[in-house]
Amino acid sequence: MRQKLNRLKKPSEAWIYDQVFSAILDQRLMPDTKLTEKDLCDVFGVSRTIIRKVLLRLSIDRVVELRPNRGAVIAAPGPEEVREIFEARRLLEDGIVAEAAEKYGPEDAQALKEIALRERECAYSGKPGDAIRLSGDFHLRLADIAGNRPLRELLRQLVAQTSLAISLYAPGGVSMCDDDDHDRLIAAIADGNRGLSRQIMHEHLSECERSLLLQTEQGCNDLHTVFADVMAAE
Amino acid sequence: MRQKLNRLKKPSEAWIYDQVFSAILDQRLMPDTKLTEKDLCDVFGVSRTIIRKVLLRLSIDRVVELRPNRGAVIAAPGPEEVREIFEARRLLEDGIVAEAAEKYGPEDAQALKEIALRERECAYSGKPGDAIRLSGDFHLRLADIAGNRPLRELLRQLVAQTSLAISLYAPGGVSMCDDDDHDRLIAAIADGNRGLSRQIMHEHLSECERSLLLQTEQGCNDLHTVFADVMAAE
DNA sequence: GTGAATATAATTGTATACAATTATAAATTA
DNA sequence: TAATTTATAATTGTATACAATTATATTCAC
Repeated sequence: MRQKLNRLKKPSEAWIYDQVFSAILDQRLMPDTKLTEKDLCDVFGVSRTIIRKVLLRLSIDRVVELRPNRGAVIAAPGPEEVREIFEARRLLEDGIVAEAAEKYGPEDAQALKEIALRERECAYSGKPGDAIRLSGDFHLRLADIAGNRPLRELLRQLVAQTSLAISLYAPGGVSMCDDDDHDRLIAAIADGNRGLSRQIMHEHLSECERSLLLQTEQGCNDLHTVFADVMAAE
Repeated sequence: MRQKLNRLKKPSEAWIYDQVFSAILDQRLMPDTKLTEKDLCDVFGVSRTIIRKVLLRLSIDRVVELRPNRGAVIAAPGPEEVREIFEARRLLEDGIVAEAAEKYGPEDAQALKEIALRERECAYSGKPGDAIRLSGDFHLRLADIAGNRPLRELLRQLVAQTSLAISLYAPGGVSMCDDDDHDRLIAAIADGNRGLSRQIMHEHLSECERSLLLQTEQGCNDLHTVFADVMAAE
């Protein structure tokens, strides 16, 4: 609705990136969907040059897969890769939140509470895509507070991958992060309690991972894997 | 020498990336050097399309800085950012090496020793650029053993940034990582000793950081910073 | 001669044209 | 009809042309 005006101006690379990413989070773009360059050019009214830059950035964030000579598709990380992503996040964020607990100032608390509130609103008003995005913003804000910029950039990539994983594996598209976790995290950080902050963060990420349907082999299109147990029984 | 033949074939994007990166490690390209697209086109005999992809990848690895409308320059991370890079590496690699100590197999030891040996050879035969590259390969190989692919990709980016930092701040271009550290690391991992491996890795990275000339404000072109203490005395 | 304003050149950003590759449809043969 | 081959169309990869921007040189006033 607010984009009608943009019809005249040319949309920027960053804006197109966000639009595609949002479409993935909202499950309007499903995994393995092909992203034909020409179609995206027509949709957004820009040349292939711009679209290709967007696709390259999305592929760096592992949200789309770029197959040489065969175009781009929405990525479909398997259960094992999702587990690895969460393991990586635990490693990074245990450290980040501990640092954030030390460097945190009162003005940070306000911003964190604001994000957590909006996240809850979206979760309860049928906007799971926005809720996922805000959950990611919350974790990135913690990295901002911790103040290590290279580390923040790495986390940004992991958050993007996690967001895709959630929209893939979360049951019924429901927001999955328990909002109370975020509130309890804010309290622990405000207390400057490194150990408790770490513990909550670690458990929070593990809980998120557990809530995903990673046992079932959904999203696996490889027939060999699908029928592996059947054939083993023969 | 081996590239004379490639004069006819077109060099690939990945090869050009490596050539530019190597030039940086060998200090044939110094920080703040401008990378004019047309010049690179002439040098490598490809169109700007390819060069721009290479520059985009290098900028993602924070090895070159991409300034809108003003072209690309070799990045010049300041002392503070270098410290953050090392802090991030300690966080990631403490976890990686602990995992590697568990999953390691005999065939891995051979590969690690091979890399450590070649690294030492390069360090002592006046090839600091190659030594830096091999040191990075050593750490990435540990990530391979640990077996977390998303985490390995993040470390790859940090290793690239570290390599640039070393070539910038290492005294006299000397190889800086004490090779004994790598050997001791191999031994600890071979023993499956998680705690010791972590400890050696952590201390190793801290030692690397300390050996850099991060106190002096060399490489800082900001006049405000340069004359900050002088003006404060007035 | 110095500094501002302007003109010129060089460089980057975007769109498009063409080549190479892959996917799809039609035709041929068993 | 089913499978294989061939022809056609669609798509991606690369190079280049043009537009927009920035950098450099020149001119002019003081």
